[in-house]
Amino acid sequence: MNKARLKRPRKRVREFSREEILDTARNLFVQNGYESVTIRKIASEIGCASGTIYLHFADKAEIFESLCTETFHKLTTRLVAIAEDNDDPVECLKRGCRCYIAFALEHPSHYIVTFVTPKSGHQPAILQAGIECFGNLRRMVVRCIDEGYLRLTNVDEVSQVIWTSLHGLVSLQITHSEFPFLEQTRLAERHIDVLVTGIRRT
Amino acid sequence: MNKARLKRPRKRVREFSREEILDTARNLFVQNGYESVTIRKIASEIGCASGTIYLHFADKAEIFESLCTETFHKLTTRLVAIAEDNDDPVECLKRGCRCYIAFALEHPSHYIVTFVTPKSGHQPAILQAGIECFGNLRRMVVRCIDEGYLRLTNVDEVSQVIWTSLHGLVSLQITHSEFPFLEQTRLAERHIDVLVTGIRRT
Amino acid sequence: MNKARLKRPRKRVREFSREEILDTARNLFVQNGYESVTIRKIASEIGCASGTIYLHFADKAEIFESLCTETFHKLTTRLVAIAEDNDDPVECLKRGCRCYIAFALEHPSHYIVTFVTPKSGHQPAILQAGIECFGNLRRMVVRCIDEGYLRLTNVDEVSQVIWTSLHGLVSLQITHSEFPFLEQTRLAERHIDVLVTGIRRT
Amino acid sequence: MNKARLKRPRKRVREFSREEILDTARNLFVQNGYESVTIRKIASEIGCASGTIYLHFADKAEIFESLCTETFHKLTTRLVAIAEDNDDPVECLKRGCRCYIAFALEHPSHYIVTFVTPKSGHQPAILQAGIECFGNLRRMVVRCIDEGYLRLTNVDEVSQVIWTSLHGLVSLQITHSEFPFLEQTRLAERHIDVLVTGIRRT
DNA sequence: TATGAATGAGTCTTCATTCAT
DNA sequence: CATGAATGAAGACTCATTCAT
Repeated sequence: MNKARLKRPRKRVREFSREEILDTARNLFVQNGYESVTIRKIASEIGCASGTIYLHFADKAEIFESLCTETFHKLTTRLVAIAEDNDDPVECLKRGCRCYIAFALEHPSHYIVTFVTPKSGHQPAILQAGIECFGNLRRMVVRCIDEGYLRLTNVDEVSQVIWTSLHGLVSLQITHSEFPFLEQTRLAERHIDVLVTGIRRT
Repeated sequence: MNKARLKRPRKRVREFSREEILDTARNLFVQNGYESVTIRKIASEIGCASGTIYLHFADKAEIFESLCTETFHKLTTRLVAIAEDNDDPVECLKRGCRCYIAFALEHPSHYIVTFVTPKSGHQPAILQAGIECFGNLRRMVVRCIDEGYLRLTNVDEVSQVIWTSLHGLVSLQITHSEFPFLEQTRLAERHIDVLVTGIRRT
Repeated sequence: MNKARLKRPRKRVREFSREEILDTARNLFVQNGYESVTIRKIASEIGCASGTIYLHFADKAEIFESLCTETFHKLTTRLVAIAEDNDDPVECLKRGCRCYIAFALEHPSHYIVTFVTPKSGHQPAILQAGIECFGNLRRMVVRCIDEGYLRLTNVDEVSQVIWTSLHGLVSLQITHSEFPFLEQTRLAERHIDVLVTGIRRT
Repeated sequence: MNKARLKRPRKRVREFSREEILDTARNLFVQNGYESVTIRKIASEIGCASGTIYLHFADKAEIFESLCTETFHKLTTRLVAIAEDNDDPVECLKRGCRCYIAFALEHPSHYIVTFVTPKSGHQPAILQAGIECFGNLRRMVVRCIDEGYLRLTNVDEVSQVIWTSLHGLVSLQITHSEFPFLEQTRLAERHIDVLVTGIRRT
């Protein structure tokens, strides 16, 4: 009654898609971290009103979660193809590692948002997607163990060592490009070589 | 006239030192992360007024940066001690790795801010501290190679593989604690075991 | 060029009438109160777009005011019917009281807005409707006095006592439903009983 | 880190007391209703920053609740004195009614905020205070019934009829001062007369 | 006439920082 | 040097209203 909104003028800019918001948000999360990114920053970066964001996402967390699941799915797709191949198990695992590294370095923003950006309280859905993705690496390890190629026989030990190790390699290369890293392919191959040598039966 | 206001007496409790503030802030940052710690929480934890903090530090960032530099200095000190020990070089390297891991997991916020958080806004002093710390790991590798313990002979290859690998281990554990990681010590020991086995001469 | 956007086809569902909107809005206002009802809720309840509402009403206030006038018109109609009935005058007055109470409790939001809510912003039409409604109660009192049924003979005294009393009953029940009031019909009947006994000739 | 607040200039106005906020808030609630009053309006009315309000109250609801309990306590104090008097029970009840009316008309803002302003979901504390206050009226009725003065014997029926009736009288006089009410004392006395006559044994 | 995405002021609330005492 | 009330920008989110289609 006493709160009739002023009729203010509108300058409708254009339409904004979910994809556009995700792309912008991803970059901001990578550059500033989850906490420091605000809905307003995303909106002003895109050039829309902050309310517009809420037409596409329920809240800030949902944006982040969309980015994560999207990334996991992409990576999972690639890893599944390798995990299901009937190649030599150890070769398969090596290819899985290369694939993981390549994916991260080809999609640095996706990777950083999903695996590096700290955000307390991940949703179960994301955790699930992550575990599924990790599960493909794990399956490769299972085959190696089952077929007797490894000196280590605990699947989780081996797969967690490999995953965390690969993660360290790519995340530092992405976030600390100022560091004098060796040439990328050479470092990656050596990294995989050390890991595989470290787990393999001699 | 009608609003003669009691001038409340401000009771000075006692003096508060820079160190005291840092001690309290360190714990809070470790437990809650940078964004979640507020000046008021620090102040109330200490038992002083929030204004008091500003008598010792220009702002919140300065407190945090002090902690980072200080903490990395400690890590460097620890690594130096290990690096200069005349123990068996490989054993020395293992101890270096354990030390790195332990340090990171004991100071997760500091670790994350220094190595993971986007560089924007970092004081050069902090970056320098990080590099210096890598340098100590590298020295340990040098000794291993010099004394012929490794199958690999390129210092940078080996030290970058080790550093990135350790980084992956600790950073994932810190930022993705929701993931079902194996018990921490066991995973760390296996990680080091794999790395050392992977680089060592057989 | 690179952003050729699909022009989404807007599918016109059907036509929506002013009446249809009022019907839906009435229920929502009754159930939730003025402030809690949003244009979007009305629209989604009807199944139209929120913009559609504005083709029929200038704003939210206009919808509500339409409902108030409309509803008070109904009350007046009901009271007029009772006032013009040739029943026993005291019985007539009782029926008028019951009608007033029933109306208020069936349209709590409208009642509250018209009689309780601060007048700021009220359309004169609504105030007028309220007064007209009081007038009908007064006419019933007039008949009681004229035909000698009451111990009191001042029309305004009696009608103001009755009106304010009834108002108190219904407004408290509406705004303070958390209070442990007796069962509504019983309390209403007793209320009317006390009033009538209090004014009637013994 | 990247979110250091701008150091902006401050113009400290003065100190603001809890009382001052309550007084301002009470007026605003009376004029605009609970929902339409915002923390910002209160603050700007007082001349302080909106954050200042939060130094004294946890939120808007707490302000409202403070106003209510304050009023109930004042009224309770007065009613207790009368309820404990050993006067003739019916006379006592009449004095209780006069007291209630007088209180409301002497403190219209207090009364309106507490009894009229609609706010969904009253806190138990308020309900309790209200019941205690109502309880004093009720005690007066109990005495009348116990000593055989009334034709009605259900305590709650009688006391709820009286309370709601008195409430109607005062709330309409306060909120609808434009209505041509009879002279206040005369109307009040007649109101009480009708009620007491209506409940009394003949 | 209907659509529904976009707008942007407005809401509550938090919190780094200042400053009179 | 300490206090702590006050500041006010900023955050997430809501919603009445507009307008291109």
